[in-house]
Amino acid sequence: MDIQYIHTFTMQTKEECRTLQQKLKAQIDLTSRVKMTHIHNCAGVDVAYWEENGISYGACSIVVVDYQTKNVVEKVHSVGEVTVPYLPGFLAFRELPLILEAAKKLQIEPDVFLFDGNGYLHCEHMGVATHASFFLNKPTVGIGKSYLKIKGHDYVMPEDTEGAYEDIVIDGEVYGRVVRTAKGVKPIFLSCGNYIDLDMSYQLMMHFISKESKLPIPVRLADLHTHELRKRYRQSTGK
DNA sequence: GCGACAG
DNA sequence: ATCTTGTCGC
Repeated sequence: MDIQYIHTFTMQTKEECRTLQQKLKAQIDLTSRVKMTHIHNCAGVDVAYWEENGISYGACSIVVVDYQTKNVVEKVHSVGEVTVPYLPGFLAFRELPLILEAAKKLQIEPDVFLFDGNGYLHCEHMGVATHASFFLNKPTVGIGKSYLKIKGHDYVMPEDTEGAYEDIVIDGEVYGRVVRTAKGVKPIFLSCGNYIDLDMSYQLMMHFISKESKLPIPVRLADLHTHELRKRYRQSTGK
């Protein structure tokens, strides 16, 4: 894939990061750029971390899954040192270098990217899924496993049935949706990344829910893949 | 000083 | 995110 990126890698201070977030935030467009019937495949993105000799490393996996058959049609990854620390609200700056490095290796151009992490559901509407869309230039969806509190607002717990959900509305604006993807498990936090609306994001996400996990298949597979990669690289990277 | 904190 | 065994429950 042709990836256009710039500033994300040169951000050093929190102020510079905030400035970039504001600039990109102004360009968010939650209108769907793709029709539901034109979606042929979907990519899942995840990153895993580990430490060796005091140095942090990360492995990113992108797994592309066919929409109809749910078979894996492509799988790429990237591995390397991670120098950016994790700061709540700035996850994108830590994960994007590896994510974009992996995305460049894709032969297929996925119709949509599903991220392990939030998108529009973020204090500045700039979670990793939204941030990434500006460089991938593709629709993205955010899927978080836990809630990052915004302006002190809590979410309403959806009822315990598959597919039940509650929208997360703050100051009259819909930030995202808490979804119970399976009965008897904790809900996930869905939100638009960019170039796609929340209802289509929900349809897409639920389409990829199977009995194996509360996470949609593409994200689940990327999650498993990063764990394999870590097992494979952690010993060999050291001396 | 204390609590909160996507991954 | 990651460090980690067994164990309670459907």
